Amino acid sequence: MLFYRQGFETTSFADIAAEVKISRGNFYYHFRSKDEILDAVVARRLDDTRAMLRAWEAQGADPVARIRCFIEILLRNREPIMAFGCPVGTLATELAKLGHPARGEAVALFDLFRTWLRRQFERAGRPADADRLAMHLLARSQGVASLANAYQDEAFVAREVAEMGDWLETQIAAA
Amino acid sequence: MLFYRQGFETTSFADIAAEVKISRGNFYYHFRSKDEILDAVVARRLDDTRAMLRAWEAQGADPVARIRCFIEILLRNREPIMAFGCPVGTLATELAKLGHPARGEAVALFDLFRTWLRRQFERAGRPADADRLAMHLLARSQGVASLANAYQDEAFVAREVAEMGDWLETQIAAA
DNA sequence: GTCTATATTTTGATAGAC
DNA sequence: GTCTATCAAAATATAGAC
Repeated sequence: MLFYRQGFETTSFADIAAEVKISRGNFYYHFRSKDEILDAVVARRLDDTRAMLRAWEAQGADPVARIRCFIEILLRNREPIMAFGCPVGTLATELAKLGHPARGEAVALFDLFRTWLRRQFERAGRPADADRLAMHLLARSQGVASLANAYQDEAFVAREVAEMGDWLETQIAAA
Repeated sequence: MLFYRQGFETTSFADIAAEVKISRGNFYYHFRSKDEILDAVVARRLDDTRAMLRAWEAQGADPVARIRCFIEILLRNREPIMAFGCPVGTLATELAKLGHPARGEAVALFDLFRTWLRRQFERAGRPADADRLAMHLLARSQGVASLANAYQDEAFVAREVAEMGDWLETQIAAA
């Protein structure tokens, strides 16, 4: 999506119209304003993310393997991440700087991962500090995405993903 | 600085003029274009950062204590970070999305910290993987800044800073 | 539903008076 | 050096034909 590649504020109706191949004016038949398009895009992403988390949930019963699914998004999506950063994190920071009302929706996107991860850690035998571990993992992912974008370094991403896997093992072994 | 609070592209000449209290037109006596202002801002930040790293260097001879200075920026600057994110990281990602020519300068800002941290790890007895450790620490900081901005959670920042301190100790003990 | 034409505002940038 | 006035382009948004 264009908002991901260019950022929300920088993406104009002309850009969107060129991509979707309808005229600028026609846009207002479907949406009342540009902000409403943003709302729709974020709502869509919320749905897609919920579906993805459900799919990871359906893959198996092992919470540790599920957490590994999360860690490995960094590898699976490394090309777009190196080019444009993390779609969740970059949107949240942009909307925060804009003071945009939809900022909360972007944070809700983070919350989806946070609560999902927390539940996995609870099941993996760390109920007392599940949220702490979830936030730690989220932060690590954000940091890797940020530097991957800055340095375009694929080896760095692979290395950090491996280290997060090691960290996960020691955390669960401590349970 | 306004570019930090609002982002570069979103900050208009009108915004800058209001802040600096000179007229829009007068700006072109000092700079040829908006991009030239960005260049000046980044160059200034590069200088300031170099000065800060030199100051940390002058504080003492212990490389571990110096690295701790870096980790603790997250605490010292927690208010602006919770409000606007990390000034280095958010600028780098914005310029990457814009495909802006000054993108390299923003990464040079990262490099300042990276090479400085690398040198400290080398002196602390980890010459073989000093760059790996420097990048890891940079990534951790970026991640904490990103989530601090999203959740405005001061306790989270303090907790992660403490964990980074623990990590640092185990790394140096392993030397 | 989709288009063209247009209104309005704002942007980065220029010209010229003082 | 700083200002006002202004330009041209691009932005969001609206009106109305088809």
